Amino acid sequence: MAESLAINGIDDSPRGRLLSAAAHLFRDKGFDRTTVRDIAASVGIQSGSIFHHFKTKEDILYAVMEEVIHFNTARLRDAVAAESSPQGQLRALIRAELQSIVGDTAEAMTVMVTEWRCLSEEKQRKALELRSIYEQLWLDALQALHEQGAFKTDPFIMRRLLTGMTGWAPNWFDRDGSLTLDNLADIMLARVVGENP
Amino acid sequence: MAESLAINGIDDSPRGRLLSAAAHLFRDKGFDRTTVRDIAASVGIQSGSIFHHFKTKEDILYAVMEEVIHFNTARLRDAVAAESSPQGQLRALIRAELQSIVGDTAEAMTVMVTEWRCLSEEKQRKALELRSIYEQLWLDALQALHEQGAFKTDPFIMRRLLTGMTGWAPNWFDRDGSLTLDNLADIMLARVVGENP
DNA sequence: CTTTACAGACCAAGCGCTTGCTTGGTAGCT
DNA sequence: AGCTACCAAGCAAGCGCTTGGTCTGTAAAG
Repeated sequence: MAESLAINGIDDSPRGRLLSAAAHLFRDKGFDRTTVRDIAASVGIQSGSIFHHFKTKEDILYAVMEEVIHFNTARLRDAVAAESSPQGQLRALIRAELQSIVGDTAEAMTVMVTEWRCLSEEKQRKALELRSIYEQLWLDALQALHEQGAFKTDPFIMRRLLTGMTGWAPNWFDRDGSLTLDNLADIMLARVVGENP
Repeated sequence: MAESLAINGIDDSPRGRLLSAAAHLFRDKGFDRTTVRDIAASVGIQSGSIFHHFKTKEDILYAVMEEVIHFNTARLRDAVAAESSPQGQLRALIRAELQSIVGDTAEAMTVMVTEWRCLSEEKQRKALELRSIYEQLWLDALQALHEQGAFKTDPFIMRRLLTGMTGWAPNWFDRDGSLTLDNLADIMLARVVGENP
């Protein structure tokens, strides 16, 4: 019954606590190496009791991803809405994504990146559909910047490069180090618009 | 007994064929979802016979990584040696890493990135030690460019950003598409030195 | 105000299957 | 004779999930 912090955007119902615990374990050990007995133990119930809340183990993984996509799409939308210039919007997007991925929803976001293929093809399609709104927000901002002439590379490719940069961050970024999240966001922004911090 | 192409740098001894097949399966399904029976079947032997060549399943994974690290470290060294300017060296490094990661050792490289945590801590340490030469080649080139004033960001951070960009490429880059590998390398190079293709 | 009904949350036990790996032996090449 | 490469059979452990039942809180029925 190890305590595990709740993830932003997930409530603390029995189901929600199960999701937070599962996300934590999935990140640390991977989906396949995490047993339903592990998850159950970390919230202090019997393994069989899990199936009162979820039909299958895979459903738990999908639910984690669904929650985190919804929460972070909303965050991304707010980030864009608060800025008027395309460059300001892009900076806000990078900040928001970094916040998601190394901050308050880190476990669930990392799980989404690394355990994607553990979903059945059908669930992958469903999750991809949810993701599409999220990705469109990026593409809109990048397209606008591109049309301004801020960079010449194809916006789709640029998004891929950014995805790689932010997605790798959990493997090295230290939240307690001297490099702040906003510093890093500005460094990444400069990779797009060509300024040079 | 599905045919699977050999990976560059791995010979075609029984052991080598096992390694290539394993790398292929590990990439497609992940280490945990690949059974020793899968690997055996793909080279046409019985599952038990695998353990004549490797002590454990984990040893197969480690051997895949070991081979690919050695092969690609040599390739990186050659790439650097063939160029004199720091910027030329960095371009060569990016090309070589992309070649590794989406080209002739793609399976094994992808496996190294995505299945890293399936290694025991001891084997992780050993593999990390092998990697250190590889990483030093990057840092030397980036350091030289940094001292030339080609970019202001900390070289260590810049390497992390590049690792993310190249490491994500297998998830979207299409070897048969109109964007060539060299095009992509130049685009990534521009993220560092601030030119703008 | 009590009784009955019922649903949500959980337990104790365990089933059936898959897994990594072992064992004892054989065929062929040198 | 001995080594490399393999087979056939199967074991022990661990896995996801099922089953039948208990407890507790809520709320309508008498």
